[in-house]
Amino acid sequence: MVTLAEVAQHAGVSASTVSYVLSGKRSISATTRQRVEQSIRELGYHPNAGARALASNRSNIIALMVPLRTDMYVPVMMEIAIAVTTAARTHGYDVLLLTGEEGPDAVRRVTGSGLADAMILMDVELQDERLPLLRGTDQPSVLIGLPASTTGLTCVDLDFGATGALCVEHLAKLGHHDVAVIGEAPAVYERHTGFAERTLDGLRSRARDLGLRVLHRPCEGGYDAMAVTLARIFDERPGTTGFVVQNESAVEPLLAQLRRQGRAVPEDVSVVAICPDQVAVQASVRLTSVAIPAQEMGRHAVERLVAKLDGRGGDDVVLIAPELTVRASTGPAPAGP
Amino acid sequence: MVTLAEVAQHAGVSASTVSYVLSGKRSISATTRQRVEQSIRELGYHPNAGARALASNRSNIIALMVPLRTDMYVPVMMEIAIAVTTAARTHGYDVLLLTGEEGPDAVRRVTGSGLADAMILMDVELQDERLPLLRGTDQPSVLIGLPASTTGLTCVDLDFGATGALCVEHLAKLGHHDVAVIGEAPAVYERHTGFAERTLDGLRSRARDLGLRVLHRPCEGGYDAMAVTLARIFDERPGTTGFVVQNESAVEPLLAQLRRQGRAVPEDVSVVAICPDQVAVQASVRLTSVAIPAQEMGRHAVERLVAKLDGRGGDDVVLIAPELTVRASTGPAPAGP
DNA sequence: TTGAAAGCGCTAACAG
DNA sequence: CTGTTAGCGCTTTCAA
Repeated sequence: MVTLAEVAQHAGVSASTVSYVLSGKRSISATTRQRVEQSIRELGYHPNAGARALASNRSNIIALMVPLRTDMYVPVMMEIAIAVTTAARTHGYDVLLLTGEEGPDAVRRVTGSGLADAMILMDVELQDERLPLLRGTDQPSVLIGLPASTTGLTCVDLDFGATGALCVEHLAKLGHHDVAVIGEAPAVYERHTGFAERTLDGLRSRARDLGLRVLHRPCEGGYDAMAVTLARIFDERPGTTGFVVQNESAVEPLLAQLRRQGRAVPEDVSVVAICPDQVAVQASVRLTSVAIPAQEMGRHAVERLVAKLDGRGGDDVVLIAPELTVRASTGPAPAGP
Repeated sequence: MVTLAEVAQHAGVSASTVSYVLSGKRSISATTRQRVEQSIRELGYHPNAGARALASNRSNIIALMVPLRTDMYVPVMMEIAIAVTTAARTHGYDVLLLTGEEGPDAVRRVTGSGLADAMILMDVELQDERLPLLRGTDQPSVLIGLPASTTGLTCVDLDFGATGALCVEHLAKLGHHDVAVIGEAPAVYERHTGFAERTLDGLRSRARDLGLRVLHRPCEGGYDAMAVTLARIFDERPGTTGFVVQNESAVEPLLAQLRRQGRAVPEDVSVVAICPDQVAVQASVRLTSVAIPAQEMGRHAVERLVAKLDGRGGDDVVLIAPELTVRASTGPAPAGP
């Protein structure tokens, strides 16, 4: 194993000079720098991570805590994880993967051991048990998601309130009056993750302004559950012509069921989905949708975190503005009966 | 920050004693051990990861390299990643997430810096450019997937050859004679990942033994591509009654297209899928399938790696035996015309 | 069964 | 602009 000292000797300079060439923390003459860099290349030197962490009190590692649960739409998680990793690398950080399994203990372990310099938490609940720990430490952290209280915390999330509003606005503009919202599985609401509720609040409040009627039904994914849900919706509101779906595993069942009932999309009913673009594009009808900006969320989280690590910027909440893409699943409301 | 020295002082013992209590590498009297453990708890001591890594030359970190690409079925990747992380924790290891983006450089960086003690590579290609590096280092590694040559390497994968055979056997037993295989997108074959070819080889060879005819068509996912593919299949082999699908994004389009053509599943045609259980269960027809054992693959990979780190066990190839679950998409072949 | 002490490889004062 | 040096917190001989 090649050490810094060996590089120094090979280049005919002191260890500290090599160190400073590497860190750029003090100016080095061009010739010295070149000799050192040359030696580094020739010897194939890689700084030892442990030694560096010990001496500098910095591991250059960001911990990322992903949910263990698999009932949320996984590709989004993965996309965020990859975006975080990629973004972190551009700032010189590596990413340590933690599962939610260990819960608060993982936070204690990582902060206590100096394994990571900072952490990003996904799948945050309204009253998340990890939050007190985060507030009580000086280790920077960023949440992806919004807990009940954000004081003393930095959060990044899609603006789900605006998302709901955007969906209903689009339907209103097309002349729809009766809108049904097909939501996440009841378990998601019970877990108090908040985003589903925020969507609904935003949607309802804008619907009120615009004079639309809204019916909301949570829904397990799958074809059977959807049949039941849809029957209840049309039973209660026969005049429903607009749908907002926020549940990836309900998207295809909804389209199938509508087809079976002889309701054409978008001629008879319009459907707006809140889902990753990939799902919207690959569905049997290309869906008008608001995308979950996974990449952007991951990137933002890292940017905020790095800012904190560099002593710039403090706590705040970044809500990403939703964007609605019109595709083939929405159209003018059919003429009234 | 609490250090080992402080714990030692608090417990009235030497630093080395505390260290040995932690590592268990030499026997400690019960009373001493208890005093030390008590102090550790009282002070809330966590060993410093960097110092430990420096002194012991072990980071207790396993690097996991995931593909950056998103055209493979992502949930499987995620499930493997989570399985790896969970399994690693039970052995005292944390997991560092690397994306394929950096390619061989990441391998160099991680092995060179001692950031990780070992690594797991996913999405291995037949002629993977990272393999020479792995062979040339003494750092243990495990591949998930099978390259062209496995000498000097440890690999874990589903036995795709047996998987193909199993699918065609199932169809043969039900009396089907003409089988169509709907494969991955052409890009997957071109990338030379091997698993698709291995499936096909196993399937074809068993089909030959059993006297079945096989027609193979790669297929981009999606409804339009499937319409074309299916038309060509029935054009060429009108008597096709059995399907094997190995492409998650083709599953639902296939079922939809068959429905549209008035072919009932499983009365007129049978469908066997090679896909995660979740996909098989959530499809519009519950699919008879061979599952991708993501959890098992992740767990196996970690077990192998830990064995190598502990000096037990060497290089070998672990092929996980496929299991076929019969659901609602396969049945007896219809009587001949 | 325990202690003392020498590093592990690097960073960051401090000194020139 | 560069060198000297004192640790960072832990593991592990060596010695008792």
